[in-house]
Amino acid sequence: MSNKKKFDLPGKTVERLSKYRRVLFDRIGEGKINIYSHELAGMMNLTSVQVRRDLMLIGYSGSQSTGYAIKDLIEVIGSIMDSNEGERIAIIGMGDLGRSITNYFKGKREKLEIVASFDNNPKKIGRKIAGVPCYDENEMTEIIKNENISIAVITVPSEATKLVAQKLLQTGIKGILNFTSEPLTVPEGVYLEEYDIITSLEKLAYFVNK
Amino acid sequence: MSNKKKFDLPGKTVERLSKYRRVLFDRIGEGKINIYSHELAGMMNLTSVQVRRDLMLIGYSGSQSTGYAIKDLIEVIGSIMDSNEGERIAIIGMGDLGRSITNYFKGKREKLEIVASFDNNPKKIGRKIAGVPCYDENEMTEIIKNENISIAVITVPSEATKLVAQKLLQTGIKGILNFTSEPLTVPEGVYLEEYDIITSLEKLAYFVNK
DNA sequence: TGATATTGTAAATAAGTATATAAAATTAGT
DNA sequence: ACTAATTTTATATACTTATTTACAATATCA
Repeated sequence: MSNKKKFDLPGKTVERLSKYRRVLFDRIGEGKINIYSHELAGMMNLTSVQVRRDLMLIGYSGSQSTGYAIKDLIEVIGSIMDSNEGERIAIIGMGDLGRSITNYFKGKREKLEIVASFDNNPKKIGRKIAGVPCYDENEMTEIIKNENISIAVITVPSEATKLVAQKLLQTGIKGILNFTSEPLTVPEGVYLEEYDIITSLEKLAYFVNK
Repeated sequence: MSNKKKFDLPGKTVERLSKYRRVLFDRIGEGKINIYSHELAGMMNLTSVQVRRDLMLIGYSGSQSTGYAIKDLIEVIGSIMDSNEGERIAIIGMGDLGRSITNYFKGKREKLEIVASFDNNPKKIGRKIAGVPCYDENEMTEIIKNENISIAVITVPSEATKLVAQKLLQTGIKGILNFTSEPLTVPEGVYLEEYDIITSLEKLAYFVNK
């Protein structure tokens, strides 16, 4: 019943594996069977060494003549990235951003599913938005537990973040993706990822002006 | 007329400076004058050394007794992060995501302004969406030049990315923030930042299951 | 005056990427 | 059929970027 990963991969490698898999899938659509490291690299703005190194880390080998077997490689990446049962995801705050994420994500990954959303707007509660049922924020604790949700995406206004996060942590949530500008702190064992569009744009502006 | 930065800061430091500034601004709202490195660190889930090191890199000094002068520090960060004229930003693809980014960003930063958006949907073209004029995608080249836009945010469907990027690069755009799953390649001198929600969620799922 | 709290920074460690090179397979030339 | 050149994977080594640890210097307070 244990689901421990066989590999302890660097974060950046995990990110690239996620992208390799999708790029490779497109490639299959084009009828290709094999791919060389430099081809994959070219499609992703990387060096071929980077690609080979990543694949080395997951213990996948290619051939000097034909490169890597695409279908096979996709499966190997899947065996590392996907858990057996998959993860169930909730969107906290079904505004523009929550909706666009949900729509965008829908059906993209087999083992990851957005199964619930929460909001405090009575007009949204009880309806389905972007194909996902929207519940009252106050019911969060029980529903997350009952629905066996392990990952939450926070897309509420920044002021509400701290409170929402606190509630989430009480449910025993395992991963949080925070899209607000309010930095969060989570206890050991909970995995946190933060993305802030203002930071991204300011960083761009800084480097654009160097 | 040159606008070269005095400092060559690491990317991660730039990201944190962006966040420091906003956290500090909130802090002023609470009537505080000074702040210690460990306080700032605590608000951002960092160590105090990290904070002091960042401030050291920008040459800002505090006092052992009172810590850092908030207002002063905000200004120093501004002098490093903001260019004199500021940057003008365009959103390419005014769908849910483009709209939510625009709404969220509006008025948040003085020196960064979203001044135009582009779409191919006739219902959107010619209107203002989220307070920003929406133009025909075909007019992109001239408008970006005329409006003196230096940064573009790509929020079109993934299939359209490559073409849009190509057009953008022809305008001489200086920075691109790509939100699609389609990896981009840009020439030397153009600064590229990419964020992909699928990757983020897959990464979370991976680490949640370790 | 001695203990404590803080900044400032050097040095060590860790994470991530790129360079260098070996080994294997293929291709081209003779 | 043999050999040399080429292409590719695999991986060790070096380098670069980022974070943490260690500690010196200074100010404050009991």
